[in-house]
Amino acid sequence: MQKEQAPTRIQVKKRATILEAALEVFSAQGFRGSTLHQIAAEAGLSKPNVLYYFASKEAIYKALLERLLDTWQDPLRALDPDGEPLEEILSYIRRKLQMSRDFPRESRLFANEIVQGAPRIYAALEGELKALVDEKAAVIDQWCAQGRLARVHPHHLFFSIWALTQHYADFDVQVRAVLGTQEPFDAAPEFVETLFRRTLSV
Amino acid sequence: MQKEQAPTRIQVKKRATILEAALEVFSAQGFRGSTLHQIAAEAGLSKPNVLYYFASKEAIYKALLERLLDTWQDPLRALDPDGEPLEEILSYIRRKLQMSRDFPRESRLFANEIVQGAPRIYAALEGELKALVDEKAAVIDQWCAQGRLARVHPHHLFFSIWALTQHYADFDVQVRAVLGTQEPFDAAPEFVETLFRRTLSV
DNA sequence: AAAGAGTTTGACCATTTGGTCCAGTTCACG
DNA sequence: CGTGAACTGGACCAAATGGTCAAACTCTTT
Repeated sequence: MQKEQAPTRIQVKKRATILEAALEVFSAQGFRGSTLHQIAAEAGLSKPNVLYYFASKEAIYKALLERLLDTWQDPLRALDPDGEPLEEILSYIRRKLQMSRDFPRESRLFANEIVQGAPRIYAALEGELKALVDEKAAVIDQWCAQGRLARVHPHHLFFSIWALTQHYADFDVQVRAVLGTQEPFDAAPEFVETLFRRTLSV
Repeated sequence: MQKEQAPTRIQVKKRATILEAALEVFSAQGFRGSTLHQIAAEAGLSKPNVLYYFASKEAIYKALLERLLDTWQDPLRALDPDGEPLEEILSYIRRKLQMSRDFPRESRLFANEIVQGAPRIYAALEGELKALVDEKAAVIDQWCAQGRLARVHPHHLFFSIWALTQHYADFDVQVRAVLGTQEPFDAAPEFVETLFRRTLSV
């Protein structure tokens, strides 16, 4: 594969196929638990062919993580300091919950990585993510100070939002096992919204 | 190793040593990501010696899971139908949060297992756990009906408690990365308690 | 102190793993 | 259509993995 040239049609398509297969496999078993063989099989390619498009198992994983990290932070970036406080936060929560429903594999990929100590993503957490959260936490703090929101620790508020919304993706099996036949996302949105409304209303 | 005889002193001690080492390793890397070599090294034993006390890697993992599942459900079992509703739930939450602080490895062991689809523990979730949760959910429902608690979906209430409290153990690296120098457990108890107090107070 | 049970480990094994090589095939383009 | 670049996959490799075995060592009991 060349270095600086524009990628060919095939390269674009095959790399996407591989990343999709890798998401499927890595999100279900974590980095160490996944094998190139599984990824190749899932992608419908031979193992050497996969390694023709990516330098190594690690390179696939990192490419995935990188590509998704940004997307994952989008909802928080959209939190508008000039909007109506409670509505802004609730709409952030709604977006996060939707992502848990629509992209559970992505959520689980991160969950696996972080539960296992975030060995390959720690820098981004401490850098990018912390910066973004600090910025938005300041906004929340101001809203609280202005009496437009009940007083809360803004960082822990974010933790609670992440915990609650991602729980439905990351612990999906458990949620379903406990609920029985009930669909998790039938009641989840209303419950989560009510919880945070009560917590944040002045 | 004999089958029905009482275990010897050495057996008791070594099996405990191995389970402790296995908890350290499995909780950090999940089942597939962990190796017998790592567990043996952590336990300070040779690999064949580890396999003298447990039939296989899988047997160690299952023994661990089994031993811990019970402990993990204890706080919920302690929820008293005859107690004061809000106080009962808050004290359940406090206990869960303490477990996240004092036994993060145990929490991560379950997190790993469940994120990866709970292949070796699903029966217990659907059986034991569901039964216990259903029982306690009925209690909550009654409390709500009696107007002694704000109306909430009891199952989702439990999910939110698990999500929030276990987040501090399972996502510890991320929480610390985002908080910077702040200790997570300095503010967490008050935040969590406030959140649920506001959610559940009539 | 002798004997049998219980314990320990070095050497070994088959399989799986991430990764390489190279000969062959397909594709884009002048 | 021809040619060089891009692509593909069977055979291969060294290391790691879960697990076995038998010989040796230690402990308890009589």
